[in-house]
Amino acid sequence: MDNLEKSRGGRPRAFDPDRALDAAMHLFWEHGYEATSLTMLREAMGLTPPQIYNAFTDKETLFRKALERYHQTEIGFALEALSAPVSTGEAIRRLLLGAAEAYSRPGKPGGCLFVSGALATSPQAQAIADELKTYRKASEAAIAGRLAQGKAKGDLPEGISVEGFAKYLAGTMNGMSIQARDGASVEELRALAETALAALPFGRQNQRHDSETGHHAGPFPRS
Amino acid sequence: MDNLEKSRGGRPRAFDPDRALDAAMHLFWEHGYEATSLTMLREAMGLTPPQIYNAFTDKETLFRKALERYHQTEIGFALEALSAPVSTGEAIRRLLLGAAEAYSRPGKPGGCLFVSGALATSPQAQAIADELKTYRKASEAAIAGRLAQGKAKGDLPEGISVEGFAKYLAGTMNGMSIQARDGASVEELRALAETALAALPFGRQNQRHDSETGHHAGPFPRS
DNA sequence: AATTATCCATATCGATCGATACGAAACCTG
DNA sequence: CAGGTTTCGTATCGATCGATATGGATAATT
Repeated sequence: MDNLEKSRGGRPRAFDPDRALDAAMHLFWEHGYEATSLTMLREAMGLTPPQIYNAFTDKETLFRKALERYHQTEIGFALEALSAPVSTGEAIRRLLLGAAEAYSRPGKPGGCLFVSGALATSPQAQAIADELKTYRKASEAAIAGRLAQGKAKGDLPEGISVEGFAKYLAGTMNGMSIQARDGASVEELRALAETALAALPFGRQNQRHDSETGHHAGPFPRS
Repeated sequence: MDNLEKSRGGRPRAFDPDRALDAAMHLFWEHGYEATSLTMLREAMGLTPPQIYNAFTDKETLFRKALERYHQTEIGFALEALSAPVSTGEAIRRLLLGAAEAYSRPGKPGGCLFVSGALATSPQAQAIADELKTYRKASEAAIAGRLAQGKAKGDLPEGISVEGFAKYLAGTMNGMSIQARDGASVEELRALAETALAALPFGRQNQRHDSETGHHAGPFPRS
């Protein structure tokens, strides 16, 4: 059984499934779904193939559980930013700056698992690619939801496209993920985020918190 | 020999290497380097394995030649935009709008091969991932070069970071590539590009050409 | 026509892929 | 302790991976 609940009799597991899943998640994050082999997983998780398959069914299920774990443990900043009781501009600002930090954490693979986990796949892994696309679309929808909420409250100018800005912001975060994978530092990603925020026709009056970030409030990077 | 020059005697090739390379390029574009198998290449190129290896050495060399071909045949808009005798703002505008079109061409895989060709790879393909990163860095450097040129001509405000804006623009294009892979239409990508342009503290006076694009000149998407 | 060089088609290579069969070992229940 | 259940470790499965050996076929060269 792949049941991870309390045992109903039988030999107990000799390993911690959560630790093993964590190791698998980081490996998938670094190398993507298909390029991560069972041999690599075996070594990183410290398990034998039957242990992996007994606990996680198969590679695809393991990856899906790794996605859930990533969502829960690595990108809490997103929901946090979008649900914070602040202005829309400040919420978006926290979202992008949170991404800058999350995509460049020391000791972690660069970028976002939802982007680099399976961008281009073989036909056999199309379902995985679709799953990640769904995660990305959900992120964009969450941003759109927050913008729509701000628009309803008069936080945004009338006549602007919520979907258009959501796509721009989601695209910016995706771009930050690529730049992070190419080695961009957290400072560079923050500068990128600040520049991106300058495109928004709202929230500029909320750009303070210099004391929090230790950086200038202006949207334009200075030499 | 993998020589593609004139034969020095011997049986002539029964296929067109350029057509075969084109088929391989589109396959790599769609599925990425590692997920594209020899079987898929064989079918798409209409060749037998020995034909492929005789003409292109091995899979890695074939991919590198596909990258060169992609650079030459699919993204000429970039160099064209950056070298056009126009203002810096207009050049950047042409760059982003060109990307919107190139990343969503009907009948072509979505996005940019330099982004989706090998974002996350196995350790064995690290050299390929590095090669693509080099291409992306070169694109960013080309943008930075154009911005520096504009700065020298007084086309840009003083005191801004050329590298910072180059990273923002390269990141925006990378993000557009992801959005294109997720099915964004050319109109949506154009809107994203226009929004991104609004972050720039220069070139806004050059936003005309409505008659060319058939769209509004304003940077903000409207509902 | 003879020689030389290259390419073609068939068949298949060793390595690695994801996944499993098998029987012994370890725990819970009665 | 006996029975039932689950996981353990070892060995290995068939399929697919990228790549090639071999020998006949087709051209330019001499």
